[in-house]
Amino acid sequence: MSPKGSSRLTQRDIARLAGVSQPTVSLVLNRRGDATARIPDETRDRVLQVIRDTGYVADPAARQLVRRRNRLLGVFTYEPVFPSSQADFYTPFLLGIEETAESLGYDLLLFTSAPVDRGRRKIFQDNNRLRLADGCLILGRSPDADELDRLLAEDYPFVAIGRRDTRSDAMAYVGADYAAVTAALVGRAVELGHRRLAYVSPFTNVESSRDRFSGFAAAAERQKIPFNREEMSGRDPGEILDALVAAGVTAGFFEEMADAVAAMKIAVSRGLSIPGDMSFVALGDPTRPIESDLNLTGFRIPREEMGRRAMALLAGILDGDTVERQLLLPCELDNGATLGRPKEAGEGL
Amino acid sequence: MSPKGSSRLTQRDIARLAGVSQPTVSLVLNRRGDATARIPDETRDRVLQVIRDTGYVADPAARQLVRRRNRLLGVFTYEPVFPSSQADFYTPFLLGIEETAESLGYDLLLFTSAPVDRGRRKIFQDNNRLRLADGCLILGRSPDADELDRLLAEDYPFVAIGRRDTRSDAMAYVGADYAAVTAALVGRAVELGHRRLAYVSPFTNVESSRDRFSGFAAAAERQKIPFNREEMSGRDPGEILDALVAAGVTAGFFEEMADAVAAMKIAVSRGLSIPGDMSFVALGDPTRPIESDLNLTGFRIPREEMGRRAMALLAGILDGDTVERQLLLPCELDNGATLGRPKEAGEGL
DNA sequence: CTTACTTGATAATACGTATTATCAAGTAAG
DNA sequence: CTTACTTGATAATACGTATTATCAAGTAAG
Repeated sequence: MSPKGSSRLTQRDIARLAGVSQPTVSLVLNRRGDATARIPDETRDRVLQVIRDTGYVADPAARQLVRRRNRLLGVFTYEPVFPSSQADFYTPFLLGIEETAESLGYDLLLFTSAPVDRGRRKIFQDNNRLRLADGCLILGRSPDADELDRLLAEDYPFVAIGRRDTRSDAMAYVGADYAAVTAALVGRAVELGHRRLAYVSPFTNVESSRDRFSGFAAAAERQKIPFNREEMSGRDPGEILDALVAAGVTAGFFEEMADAVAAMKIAVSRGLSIPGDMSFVALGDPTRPIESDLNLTGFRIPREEMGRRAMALLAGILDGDTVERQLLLPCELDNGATLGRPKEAGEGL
Repeated sequence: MSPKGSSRLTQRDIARLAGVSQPTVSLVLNRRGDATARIPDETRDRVLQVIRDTGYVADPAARQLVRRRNRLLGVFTYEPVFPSSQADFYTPFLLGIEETAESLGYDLLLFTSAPVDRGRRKIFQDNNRLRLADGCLILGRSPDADELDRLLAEDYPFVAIGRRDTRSDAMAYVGADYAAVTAALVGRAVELGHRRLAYVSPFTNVESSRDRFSGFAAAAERQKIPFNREEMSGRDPGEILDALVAAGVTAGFFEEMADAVAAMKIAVSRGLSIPGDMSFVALGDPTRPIESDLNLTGFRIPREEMGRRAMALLAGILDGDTVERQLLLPCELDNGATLGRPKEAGEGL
């Protein structure tokens, strides 16, 4: 019943015990009773009995070696997942990824061995282990465009999470449609009577940031609403607020939720009413309840769904399916309580 | 720069590009510059350059087949991680695991391909892929004891998260010291003047449940405090509360936080004061804020630390270190607001 | 010119499984 | 008695890597 030696049981052992050859055992295991190989029931049963008696299981490594796929999908995150701030960001993606991996029968390989250098990992380094997996999902607030291009050039199958600017149609990604939802929020603001807006952001040049602004700017221009653009970098939230009020802005669109929260705090301390005197819109993901009672107006990024779709897309690519490689998923608008009719609007109209 | 064919890069390809033989590539990769095989720097550098240029990585399956090690550590969870209820439970473990994997230079293999049958996975099934990893961490509310025994018999290196009853000293685990912290809570209750306690739990027979009760019972007996034992299974929380009050119990210890919350709700609705009329202690992990304002008295399970220690233990076992294989980590007591001096105590004493 | 040693590299092989090609024995048809 | 076919099984081989045994060429010593 129990294996005698310390060494692992192999098909040769089974074959010896059943009085057949190793290939016969393999054929029985893989149910190849086809035209190519015929196995009478009597032999098959004898082999199966020995397998049951011994509890033999095929060595997965050998099995993977001979079939050319590992059924292993990688997950590379540019930032480590474990600091709890990052965990909040990454967890929903990972849940969607895990769920889909399970349903597709893949195991998941997390590339945690890549050393973190100043908060970021690199794919291409001394021991690039990406090829341990059949293909890979790439997550991160700011992936390295050069590295992605190189993966593309090397024909390595991967899917980025988040839209990526690229010259190539071959670059696969699953992103969130920031432009559309930001435009929708602008539409709401205009509907409510706002006639001067502001876009407040830190200085960055990542796609997710540009998409928000381009959706904002396009919607504002379409409706002929003027707007200010403020850069947050290093400036005091109070200073920003002054600038908005001075310019007659009645609704501020903040790329970073934290900036919106900071500015709101100042506004409240100055006795401004929200949203009456100033409306606040966050273009981030208000997953965590803010300390203040005011529920920020914004939208929800469909992170779990992005994880699911990215995983399914990667599996499709590996299967050689001709799939749409560039997906943008809609974000759900979150009404909140900080975007409302401006005080003077009622009088002005 | 880029591989021409679609097929996977092998050592033969590298060898061809570097003008050497496959064994040379292998020797370079494995830094075998020893007595058995000498490789001049010039050759080694040439090979390494080609490896860097191509991003070659050894096939883990082939490597595993011939060696024993992959620098891949597995994580098997008996329940899927993705339902959000489970995510709250598993995430802290995973964060600790990831952090330690990174610092030790291991990649992480999540066994998500095992199909879930009635909410649980099985290790031993048609394609048991555990051996793709060098060793494995096993998580789950109720691991299958037979499967763990079998892994043990097969000499597969693994570490269970959570204490496991076992005949064998070889069974490695990292658990939480439920007995000690539960005993400490009993001590607190007695100190505050409670003279009759109750232990309320669902019917289960898992180690984590038995540890809590044994700590409770031992502490109560040591201090000669009588107690009731109530089984929650299927019974109404109100019914339980009746039983406690009727028996003169002034402090209920609830194995499941949800049960404690339910009973407290009933108690409040009946006009009982907490903790004056009845104290409530939860023996679970109050990570999520309860809807009620009352902060439950209980303790915190050091999940992240358990993940870290389990990972380090597994790595130690793989390195052949003689390490303590069975660890219990202390839980942090959480005072909360639901365990206090009983009303009659002041008068009685 | 031998001999002994060193250097640098490769041939051969094993790991465990899957699969194709092949073969021996039996059988049916003529 | 041939020929063609069927049945049941195995020999041979490949997957990609690691390692041992081996070898060719060069070099130092005498």
